[in-house]
Amino acid sequence: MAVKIKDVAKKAGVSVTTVSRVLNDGKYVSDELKEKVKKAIEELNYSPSFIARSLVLKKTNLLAVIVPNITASVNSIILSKIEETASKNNYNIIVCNMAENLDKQYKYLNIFKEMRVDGIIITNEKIDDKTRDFLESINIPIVFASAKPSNQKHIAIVVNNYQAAYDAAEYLTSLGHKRIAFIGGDRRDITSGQERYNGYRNALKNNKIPLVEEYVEFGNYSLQDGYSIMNKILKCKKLPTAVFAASDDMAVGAINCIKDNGLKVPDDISVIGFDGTAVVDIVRPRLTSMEQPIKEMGTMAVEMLIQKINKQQTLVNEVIVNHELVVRDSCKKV
Amino acid sequence: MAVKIKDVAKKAGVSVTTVSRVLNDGKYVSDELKEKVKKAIEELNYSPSFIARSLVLKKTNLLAVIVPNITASVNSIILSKIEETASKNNYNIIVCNMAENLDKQYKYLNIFKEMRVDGIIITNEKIDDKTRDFLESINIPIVFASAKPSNQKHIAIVVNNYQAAYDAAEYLTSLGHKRIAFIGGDRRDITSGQERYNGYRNALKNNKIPLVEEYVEFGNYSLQDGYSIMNKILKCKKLPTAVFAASDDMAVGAINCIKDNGLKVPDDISVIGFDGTAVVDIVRPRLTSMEQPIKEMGTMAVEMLIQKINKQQTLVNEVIVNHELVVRDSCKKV
DNA sequence: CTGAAAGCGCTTACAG
DNA sequence: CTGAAAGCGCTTACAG
Repeated sequence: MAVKIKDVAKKAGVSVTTVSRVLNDGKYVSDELKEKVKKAIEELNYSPSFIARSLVLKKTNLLAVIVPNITASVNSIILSKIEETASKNNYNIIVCNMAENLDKQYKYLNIFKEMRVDGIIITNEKIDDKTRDFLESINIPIVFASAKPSNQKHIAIVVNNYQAAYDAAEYLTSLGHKRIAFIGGDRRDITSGQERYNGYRNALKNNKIPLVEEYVEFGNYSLQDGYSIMNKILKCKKLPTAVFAASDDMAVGAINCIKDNGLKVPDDISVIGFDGTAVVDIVRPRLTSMEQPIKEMGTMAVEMLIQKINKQQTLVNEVIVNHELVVRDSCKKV
Repeated sequence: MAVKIKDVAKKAGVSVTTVSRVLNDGKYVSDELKEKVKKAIEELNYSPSFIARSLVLKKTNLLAVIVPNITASVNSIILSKIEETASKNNYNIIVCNMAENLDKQYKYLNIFKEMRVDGIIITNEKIDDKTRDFLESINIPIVFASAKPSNQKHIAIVVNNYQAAYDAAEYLTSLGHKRIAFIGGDRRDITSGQERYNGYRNALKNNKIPLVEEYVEFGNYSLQDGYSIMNKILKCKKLPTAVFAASDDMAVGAINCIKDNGLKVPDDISVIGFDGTAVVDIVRPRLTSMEQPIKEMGTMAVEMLIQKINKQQTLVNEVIVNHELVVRDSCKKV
């Protein structure tokens, strides 16, 4: 790592300026010098320092990403698309797996600021007050993907979670279900927690189906929570005929629990999930799910972030992408 | 982002040197000045530039990670542990999802070098010649986790893949199976491709079971490949009574395929997987698997990398961690 | 087309 | 305990 631009300048018999020029645009350099410089670079195995460059240019080409939990399928999918799109656009990504830890998220945001990252993507929507203040004051471009905390000014790319949940619940009622349980997400999450619940509740209401308190429980989107919540619901004296889970993982947990209790899906209980992750085709029966365009959201998040970095088109504040009911084998008429 | 150390020095009425001191160790500064500086920092909402600091210190506190495919469970688990351990040790991570693309991996390695990352962790073992040369010449500490390419000098943390596969196959023979199919990984992968196959083959040989060519096929560790390969195997005139898949994902794909063809696991065909990822408890029947200590490998990789960065203990060249057969419900006696 | 010099925002001997 | 100055490795007006 010892070789620097000065060394190649010396070796090539030119100035540092000239080396810098061939390293970058290559303009205003004669072919002769260009050759000499290239040869010197080659021989010295020279690799320019990104960080010295960043210091001068005030641009790091770094995008930071905060995900609530990398090991959850929906996050790893969105992350892989973020990385892919960033890479195509010559950006590198730094990852924070906040692991549901709000302090860690706050700490990372401060680090991102110190690192002078060019932009930040957040797929988590749980934020505490100090984080909210921080997000308010920071002047690094930020976009939320598949998340939208309340009271903040940054761009968010989301499905209409209320409507999507409404449509999912309505689908169950259209199959004749009257006893519909709900396995919800984290109530601290505005869109994936609260709005999905509200959609469920209003669909029931508009279909004149009473809300049964025992049928509603909230979890952290994980398979494990889906399982244990389903287990609790199966203890009700009168079993539901359908379950709407606010994530595919929880839906699969519910299915497994139902099976393990000797009941059948969808014969005894229908199950519908939310997200559209890979598990939908993994479980048997295949999971009917209210799907978000996860990959597209990842791609869009990066593209919009880069636009914002480049100061184009800052008018957009929220993008609503389409949700889609994909019917598979886990729901049937009652 | 406009405020810099000079601004807080001016505001506090001290020298830049003093500000730098309170920012770092805080030694050799009177309490009085310390207070003034802290106040100025607070009022200016000053955040020191990591990159200017890195330039001086020749240390970026950045660790780069290359994974073959983030969305594969085994990789997201190891990545989450890498992130967790790095974060605890005050390092940040940059991620490259190589997506099975060797050129992308090479390109990223060059970027990592330009970024002067302090260390690199690679969980992929497919490397081409130019990458091998690059890895040979680079003087950034590198450790391979759950991967070990041939002919390279860097630390690798792996299970004994040969022995683990041998033990898995032997387990099937101990249950009385004579017709054992093998769904292998990528043959370009030394340990997870070739060694697992060799373990399978030799276990059969030592148990006097003939190798049936139709029973052996290789894939990319994904559920989809497991499914399609199993589908091919089910076309054999004489069906196997057991299948050993070189990843849990492929095993689950195989199970689904078997089910979709009207057969039962383990009654008709036993299935054993490899890795020990979350899916083992998700599928029904639960998957018996030859497990690697995935999380521990992620943690160790970071710890050993940091040791190497700090120049301690460079003697270790390879660490073999224990594999473990975890019996669940997907295999039975024949 | 070419290069000397200033500057990016820090840290750290060195001198006091 | 305190600060002036050099230096980290680049880029870019500016002058020629």
